[in-house]
Amino acid sequence: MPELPEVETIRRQLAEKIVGKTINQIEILAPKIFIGEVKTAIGAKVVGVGRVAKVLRILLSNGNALLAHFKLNGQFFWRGPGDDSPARFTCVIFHFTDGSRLLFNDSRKFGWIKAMENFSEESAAAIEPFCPDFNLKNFFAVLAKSRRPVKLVLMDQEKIGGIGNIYANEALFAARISPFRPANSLSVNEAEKLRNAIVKILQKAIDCRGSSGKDEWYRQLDGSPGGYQNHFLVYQKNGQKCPRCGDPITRQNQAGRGTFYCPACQI
DNA sequence: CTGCGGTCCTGAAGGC
DNA sequence: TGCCTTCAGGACCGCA
Repeated sequence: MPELPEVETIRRQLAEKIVGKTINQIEILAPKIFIGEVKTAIGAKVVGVGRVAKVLRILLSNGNALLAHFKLNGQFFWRGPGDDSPARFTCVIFHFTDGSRLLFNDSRKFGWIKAMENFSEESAAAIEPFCPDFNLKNFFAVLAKSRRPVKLVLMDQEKIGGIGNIYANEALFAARISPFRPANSLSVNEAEKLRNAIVKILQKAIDCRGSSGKDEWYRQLDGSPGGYQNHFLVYQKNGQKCPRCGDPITRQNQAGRGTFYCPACQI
């Protein structure tokens, strides 16, 4: 599922393709996906592509913006002029004046695209990895405020932006912390280990251009899979030996989501 | 504040 | 082979 590294990968690849191009048509094949009015973006030039947490922002020359959320299995695919290669589950097609197209595909239709008028970049409430406010002091303060299991706090987009199920599991394993520990039970030392693990793992995942695990629909802009799934240590590894202590990796349901961890060495 | 269950949606996987 | 059931899951919402 697209989390921070996947959305960041798409952001970088998309910026190379569409900055400077003008949108001349938007084709909507699945109406529920597109929120707002098409005319917000028609005739506008793309001036930048940004990202906040898991949300992509396409900034337009007219002061408006298109925001996109991939949710579970949304995809952006690029088609150059004359490239008619087929795609499945296409919901929205952006046409540019040079004949190139950007496809938004989503088999489950959980994702969305929002056309925003007079878009202003308000400051986000959540702290976010790779932003200056994601320091130990702020991170520890977020954890200290909640008795909920630490994994759920990591994935709470109102508190920390960009972390989903894959990287929450992997970061907690790297920091040797049980996903079920109340967030406020972590020491400063443990919080520091966890913070550092998050930054390190997300950076490595960005370097690998995201994760395309066995159930993952994530693909890069050109349709090719990412590479970080080859570095998973616990995610989708239930039944296999823990690479650290050899005990079996366990899968357990936590708030409706699969939690993968080593009960022996994550304390 | 916290947790729980339901909702959206449909491909994939498992059972018979 | 094929039909039917179950599961997964990010964000959100109502309710206890």
